[in-house]
Amino acid sequence: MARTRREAAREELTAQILELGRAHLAVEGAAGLSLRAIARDLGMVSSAVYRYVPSRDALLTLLIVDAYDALGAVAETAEARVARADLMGRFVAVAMAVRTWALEHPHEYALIYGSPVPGYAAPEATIGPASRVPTLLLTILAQMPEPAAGLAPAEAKVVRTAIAPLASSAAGGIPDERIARGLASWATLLGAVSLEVFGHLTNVVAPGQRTRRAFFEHQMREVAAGLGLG
Amino acid sequence: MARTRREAAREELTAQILELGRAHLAVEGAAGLSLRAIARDLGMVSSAVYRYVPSRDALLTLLIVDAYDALGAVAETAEARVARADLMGRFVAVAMAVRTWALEHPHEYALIYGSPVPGYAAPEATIGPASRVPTLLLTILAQMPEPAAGLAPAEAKVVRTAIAPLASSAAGGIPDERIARGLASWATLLGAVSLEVFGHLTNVVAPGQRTRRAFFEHQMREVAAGLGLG
DNA sequence: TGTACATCAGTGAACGCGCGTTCACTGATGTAC
DNA sequence: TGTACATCAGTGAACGCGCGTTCACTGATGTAC
Repeated sequence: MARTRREAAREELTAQILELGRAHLAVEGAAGLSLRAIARDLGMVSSAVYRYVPSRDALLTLLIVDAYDALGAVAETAEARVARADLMGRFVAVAMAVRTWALEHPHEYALIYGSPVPGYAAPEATIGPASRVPTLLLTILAQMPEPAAGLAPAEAKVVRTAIAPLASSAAGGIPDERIARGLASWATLLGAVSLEVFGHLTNVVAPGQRTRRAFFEHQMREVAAGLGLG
Repeated sequence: MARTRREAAREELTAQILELGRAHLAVEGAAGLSLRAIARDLGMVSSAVYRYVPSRDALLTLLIVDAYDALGAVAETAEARVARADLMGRFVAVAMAVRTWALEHPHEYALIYGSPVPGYAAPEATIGPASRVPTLLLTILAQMPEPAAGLAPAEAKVVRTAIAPLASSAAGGIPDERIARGLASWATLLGAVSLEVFGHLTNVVAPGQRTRRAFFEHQMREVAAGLGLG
């Protein structure tokens, strides 16, 4: 049963709406995302977009899922190109991919890792896509051979309690301390990317993509070394 | 020459406008900040606030400066309470103060370290207040006795080029490598706080302020140890 | 101390803008017989 | 294959909302003499 004309048109238009949504996001940010503006770009009357998207918030959710998926995809692709045994290389590849994507799509990055959109509660549909990059990093951590150094009992207890949710799901089998360090590395990665994307490196780190990229890579290597990778 | 009635009223009202601005920020975020809403709260007609604040963007700037200053103040106070020789304690005190303030003022935190407000360019007036916390951290770094481990020449060059702006101003005298590590620590600190404030720890780190606070403190101690403090 | 003038706070109306969402409608596309 | 009916896309008008900013105005507060 071939796709009917209507079905094809519907798919096409839904895709266009998403793309226009992304474009508006890139120019005005999440707060400026408007169904009416998208309708205008489409040459439609504003009410027509409601045939495709139930509400503005629903479109926002689609764009969020989309952003997580796009980021997840570039990270996975970059990571897959590195030899399996090169754990540090894999970590750095993920980090570089996240940074590059974020700089190329600052508003989409802001949408997922910046300030939450006020009045908007992320639905469950975002959980899966949101965990693609973290899952990648956990996979690398899981393949580390060396056991971690070991913490004082009091510290170990704090860590165990805190990371229980992770340990009981995605990160089963990885030593607690390593998970904790992995989380800190994730914080460093996102912190460094956010500082750069959100403009906090002015008068701090020299401008110029070459310099900044090399410096970020250096930092990520140090982070990976601190984790015990490579 | 005593303050005239007008001057007193003006000061009072300006303060009230700032406070109401903060309150609206806390409820609706930067995008929802509106001079009309503030005028309503004040029991005034909307045009009246223009006697006190030249525009919405100007108010936003005041609030940004205000947020940086509030954060800077709590960090400085916390840091000042720790013995001067306890470098790790001072670093951790700053980190804890930043986290606590951010959790108590999530929208103000988002305003300064979250997504940039679209269409708004931060004026120079924000530079000074924005550097209070980083300055504090640099002061701690400057007091470290041990020289850093030393990098391979290629890496050292990357670092030197990248951090030239910092090295030539605030951080004069601190070895390059230490500055670089300090920046990474700053990224970890802000990354960890952002993850928590922006809601990315759900299903990752157990909820509950006690647990999260202890875990954050543990992570910051590790970061400080990695820096060579304490 | 009192008066004349200047300054300034707050008013009310208006301009022009954009938004999300609903609803009854028309005409084209698809489907069952 | 053709017709009758059902589905769905897109229209146009409307509701009700909020926003930033300007402007001429009044009346109170401040100042110079």
